[in-house]
Amino acid sequence: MRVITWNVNSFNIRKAQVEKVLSEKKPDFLLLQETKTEKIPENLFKPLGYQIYHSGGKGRNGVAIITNREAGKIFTGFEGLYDEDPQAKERIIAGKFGSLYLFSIYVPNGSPVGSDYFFYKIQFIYRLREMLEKLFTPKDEILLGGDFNVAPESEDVYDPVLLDGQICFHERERKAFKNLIEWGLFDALRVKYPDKKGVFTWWDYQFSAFKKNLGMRLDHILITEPLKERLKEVEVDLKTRGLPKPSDHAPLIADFSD
DNA sequence: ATGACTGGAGTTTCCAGA
Repeated sequence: MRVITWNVNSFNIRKAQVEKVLSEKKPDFLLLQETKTEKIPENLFKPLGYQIYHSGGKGRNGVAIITNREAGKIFTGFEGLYDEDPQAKERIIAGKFGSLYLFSIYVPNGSPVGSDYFFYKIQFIYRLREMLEKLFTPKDEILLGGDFNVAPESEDVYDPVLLDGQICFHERERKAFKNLIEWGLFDALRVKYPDKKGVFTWWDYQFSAFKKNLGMRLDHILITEPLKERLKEVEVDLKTRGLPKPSDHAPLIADFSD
């Protein structure tokens, strides 16, 4: 089983690249964030054997699960919690696939640090844990993939001194992320590569940041113990980030034994 | 020239992204 998560920064602009990733990488699940559109035809990639489950808004946010498998229940937002949050449904989509529950998640950016929006981001991450506590136990097969907009540790940014306290590497965000993980999740990249430095999934469009590898690791695949046992390989798809007109995020790929 | 960010909305300029 192959799972890919990718913040595409506009589905419409990246449509051909999404198709390329599907046909070349052949994932069982492609989790998208920032589709930035209200509607994606669910049969768009039917010729490739894929179905699209999408929940999006006008011009921003938007999450999707593209899969070659049969979906059971699909839900959006925090599933019964915090239904008053207007953005949650454009930031969380989940599906049941046999015994596996799989999420595509787009955590708010939260900039500027200290603003209402920053605290909304922190709250959003704590609410993710609340949702997991309500619905599951860590013994269940759960995968959360997405753009969490948090670099968890010093190794996950190009300059931890320069970036300390800045958005996506602020202590409050990292604490909230750690709290989420401690429910019973494992950071797939770190399961395979505990100490590897310079592994990033996002690079600024400016300052030739990708060429200089001045990036951050903001996209994650978080899994419970049963999936950790089956994890075979994790890789950042740098080639796709290097294409003309790329997203500012690279796809993150995880392979599991069946 | 020693070097320019991208996408959406909507109307020529602003906002959000990270």
